[in-house]
Amino acid sequence: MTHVLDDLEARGLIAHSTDRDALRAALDDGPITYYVGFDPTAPSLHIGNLLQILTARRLQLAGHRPLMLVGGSTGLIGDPKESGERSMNSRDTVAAWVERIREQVSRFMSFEGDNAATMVNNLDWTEGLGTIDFLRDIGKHFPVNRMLARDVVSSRLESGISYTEFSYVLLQSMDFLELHRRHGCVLQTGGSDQWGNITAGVELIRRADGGKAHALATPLITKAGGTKFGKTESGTVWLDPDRTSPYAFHQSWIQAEDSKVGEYLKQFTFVPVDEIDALMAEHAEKPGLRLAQRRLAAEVTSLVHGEAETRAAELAAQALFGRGELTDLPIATLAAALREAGAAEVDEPPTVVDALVAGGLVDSRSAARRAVAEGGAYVNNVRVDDPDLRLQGDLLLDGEWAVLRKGKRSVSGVRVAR
RNA sequence: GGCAGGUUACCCAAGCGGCCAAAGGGGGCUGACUGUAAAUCAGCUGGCAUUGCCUUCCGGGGUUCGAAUCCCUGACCUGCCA
Repeated sequence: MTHVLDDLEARGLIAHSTDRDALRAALDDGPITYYVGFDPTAPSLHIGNLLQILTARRLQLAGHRPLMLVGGSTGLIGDPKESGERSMNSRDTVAAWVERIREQVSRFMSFEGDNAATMVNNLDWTEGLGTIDFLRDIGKHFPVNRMLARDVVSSRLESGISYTEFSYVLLQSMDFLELHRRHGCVLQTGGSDQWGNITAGVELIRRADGGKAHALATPLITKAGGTKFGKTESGTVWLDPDRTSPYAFHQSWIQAEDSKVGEYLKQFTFVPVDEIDALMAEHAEKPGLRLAQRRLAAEVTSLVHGEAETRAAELAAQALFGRGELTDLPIATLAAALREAGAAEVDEPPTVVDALVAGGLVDSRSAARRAVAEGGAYVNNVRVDDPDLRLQGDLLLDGEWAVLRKGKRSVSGVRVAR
């Protein structure tokens, strides 16, 4: 069987790590305890976080013991980011988000057996912590000159950074130290943007306890253009189906670029690397079939939303993007597809402009008019040039449905209630 | 603490009394070409409205027929001097 480190390597999941040989030896020495953390900065995790969860799951499948941390306290502070100071959220808000994120994370891990996952919350060891103890026990190990040299911090020195965010690294490092002491945790994984925080924890464990710990970081996932992956036209791709519908989630993977789809398959699915290589070879011969994108979307959507939702998203895509005539589709199939795609219900026959807004394809009526003027608006797959065309009569399939499309990949619909 | 400069739309960045909803670039969207891919070329990119109106140029106050542009004031940033 492939060593888990080699598998991670083959999947392009290792951007940085501390001493690779020492880490390999530790992993071989017996099951280790490792952790990955998530800060509740939103009510849901997104696909960037998913990569971290899946990486943790890979290690668990290899027999190691995961600690899944949700940052009840670090979420109250905020990790410094390049763009500027974060807005702080109330304690109630963060507490509510912690619960939602715990639930999301839990779904991907196993809580059975010898290496069952454990959910932890750093609020447990920070809540009762006094400032003086914190400064003496933790702060003493952090040279400010080194803290200032970190990229995120130095980039913020000109634009400004609060003491609160500046101190964040101490909290995350303390988490690692606490988990090391409480659970014998010797490895922290995370995104490459967390590298500094993770290695600071490794360093703290060494200084405070003389302990040996490791760090592993996944690369930043990008799109072909080099921009950050995980954003679509409508924003972040969330795991919460109420924020990103399973259909939209599925679509975000379907639309992966050829030059990236192989990487995504390796990083975001459990499909064996050999099988992915074979699939990519096939894809290279017949790219028009988009086999790789379809497989990717099916795999990831199943992981996050389950088989049933995946099937529904596939059927919807097939109906809406199929080459056949819409009128040939059974109305029930079409209705299901449109509901899946986010169709809206309206009382009166709307104009094209109003329908585009209602269906969520544009943000404003101006944008809707623009779309029509640009020749990018379609009703039932027929381009429309009159923004005020009223959707009624023959334009309504089965007397109540209209398929709306903006451009080539954004589809929605409206149902006119009778 | 003193002096000088800065804060413009999603981001960078012009503008320095009317011709400014505001140049240019990036990003995004749309079209052509395609495969719900990439590359390329073109158009669009504050809101409402069938050629007009409304809200914007860090916050507040003022001058003026008229201000992103001038004055006062507050906040923040930058550079130089102490």
